[in-house]
Amino acid sequence: MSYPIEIIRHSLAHVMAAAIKKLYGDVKFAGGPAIENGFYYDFDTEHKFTPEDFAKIEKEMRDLIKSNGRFEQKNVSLDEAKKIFADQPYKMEWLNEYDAAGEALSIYNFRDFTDLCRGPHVESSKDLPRDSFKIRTVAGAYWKGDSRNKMLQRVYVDAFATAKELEEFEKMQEEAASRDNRKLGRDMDLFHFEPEYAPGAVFWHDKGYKIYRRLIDYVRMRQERAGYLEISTPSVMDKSLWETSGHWAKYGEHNYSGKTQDGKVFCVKPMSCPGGMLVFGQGIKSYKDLPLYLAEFGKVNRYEAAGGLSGLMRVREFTQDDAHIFCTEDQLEAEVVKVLRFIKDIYSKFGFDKISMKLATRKESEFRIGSDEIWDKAEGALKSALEKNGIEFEIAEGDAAFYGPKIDNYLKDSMGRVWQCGTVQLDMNLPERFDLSYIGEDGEKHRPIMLHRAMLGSIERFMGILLESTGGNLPLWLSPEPVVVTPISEKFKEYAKEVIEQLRDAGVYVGSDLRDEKVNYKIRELSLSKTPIIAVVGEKEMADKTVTLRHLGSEKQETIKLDLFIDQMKQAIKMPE
RNA sequence: GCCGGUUUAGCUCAGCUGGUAGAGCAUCUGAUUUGUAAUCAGAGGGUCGUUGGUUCAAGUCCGACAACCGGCACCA
Repeated sequence: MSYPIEIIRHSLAHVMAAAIKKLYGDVKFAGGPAIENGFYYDFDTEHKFTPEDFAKIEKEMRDLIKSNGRFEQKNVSLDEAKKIFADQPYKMEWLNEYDAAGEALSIYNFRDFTDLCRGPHVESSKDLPRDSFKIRTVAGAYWKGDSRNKMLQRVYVDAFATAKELEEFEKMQEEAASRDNRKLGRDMDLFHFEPEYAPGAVFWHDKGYKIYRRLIDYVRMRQERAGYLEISTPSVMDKSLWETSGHWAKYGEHNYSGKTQDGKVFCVKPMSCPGGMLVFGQGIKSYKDLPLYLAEFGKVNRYEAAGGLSGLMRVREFTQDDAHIFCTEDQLEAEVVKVLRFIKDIYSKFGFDKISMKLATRKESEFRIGSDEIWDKAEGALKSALEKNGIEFEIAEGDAAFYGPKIDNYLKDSMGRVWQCGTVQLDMNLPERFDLSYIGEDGEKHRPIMLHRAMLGSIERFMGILLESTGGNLPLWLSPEPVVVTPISEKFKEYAKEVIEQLRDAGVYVGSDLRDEKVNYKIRELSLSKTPIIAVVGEKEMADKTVTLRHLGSEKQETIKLDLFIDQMKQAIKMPE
């Protein structure tokens, strides 16, 4: 009988636990769910699992599967369960929790392994595949995901219904790895890192920086058209500012700070908001000034934990396309609707049509600013704004910031990892701390409502995602070198230079490859470095004032008049509206 | 930060149980003057991540630190 893949994966997790129990004896079992592409199981044992163990474990699993062991479910009382799991501290913790929550306790036996588990499982291991799973890696993971707890060993396994699917998955992983932002950064000569001097900070090369600037230029153009005002605030400010904002207390160890010769402590800004607050605070604001949009492409520095850094995706220094929207309570919902629509539209220009949003709501247990009434209203406003935009979203309960609820937008990298990019956050904290006010219709002072908003989020991260999603095959308007001109031979160098000059005069970024190499060789190299259009010129072209084009990913050739080509390029590199 | 792995030429990687470094591509030089994914020949290039130690001798063994990769935690 055939089962859904989740049940197969979950059952295989039990098989692996049974295999590990058999092979390594004294093991404390934590838990092992099915996940995308497979499953994992967390173990606590003296034995340190290494890649050398994998084949052995896999073999034991196959033997167990072959033995046609049954998965037998039984409901047990709390006392029975406590007896069964007396030497399994993690299971004990679970069963006490389940019991406290009023849930029935269910156990599953498979061979010598008994697990506290709701199931469901396959009936017998004969229903499980023997050749379509593979242990991928072992990694540390904290018990219950809390870093104050003990770190367990998590064994990750890729598992599918058939060997063919596993093979396809592995092939896809390999293909995805070839689109890694770090690899593309090197192959396309976009950027590099200096681990010794600046771990987690990007050295942008000319081509990478062109893309970077284009991203900013595009957002800037769109923002200005939408009535945003762009400001710029200092990178280094006195520690007292961060005490006022509350960031020193909450994120002190993640700030870069240093003492000046006269003994003052300054911080490199980890975010742009406090600067924005100070700008809003200048002069007297009227309700007629609201909503007020203050945007800033702020370069921020955060001393992120070393283990969390990852290429362009997670860096210590990055630029946010930040903006702060000051409005009245009545305007709040409409402003959120507007921002979400804005983000949705911007993303569509990069080919991200399906955007994944999470509404992060308050955590009841934790300290937070603002009354329940305000939170109700704030969460309600964000939720209804999402609904009014027809955006699908999940609710991430308890994920709100202490100062307010937020909507986070996630994009996936080539390996399927999820990264937060755009965000809309309601902040009830900073206007208060900076004592911001505007004069209302009634002539009285009122506290403005403030929204933080980033669309791309971190330019670095967004570019990483963009590179991986396109495999480096960027749309022409973002390409640092949409066209490279190369002559057939030495004899046509002069004409090639002429073509380059004309393109450059027309405002088209253009590269040249004037090396005395065979065309085949240059085509290969330019293709590997993701040149969108290669313009080859030889005798014919020089005589006819034409260029012969080859587009990335296609073998077709097309010869067109140089004038026409220049016009076409001028159009093609225009930013989307 | 935590767990595991890795770190050898610009890049990708080889160097078995210790005897003082190798390949391909790239670079440079020369020849070739090329019509759409690698022309041929020659040459140069490495404090083997850093730092302690063991040893007559360390890329190789042991320790510390760092960075990178994969997870976990964190992510204003």
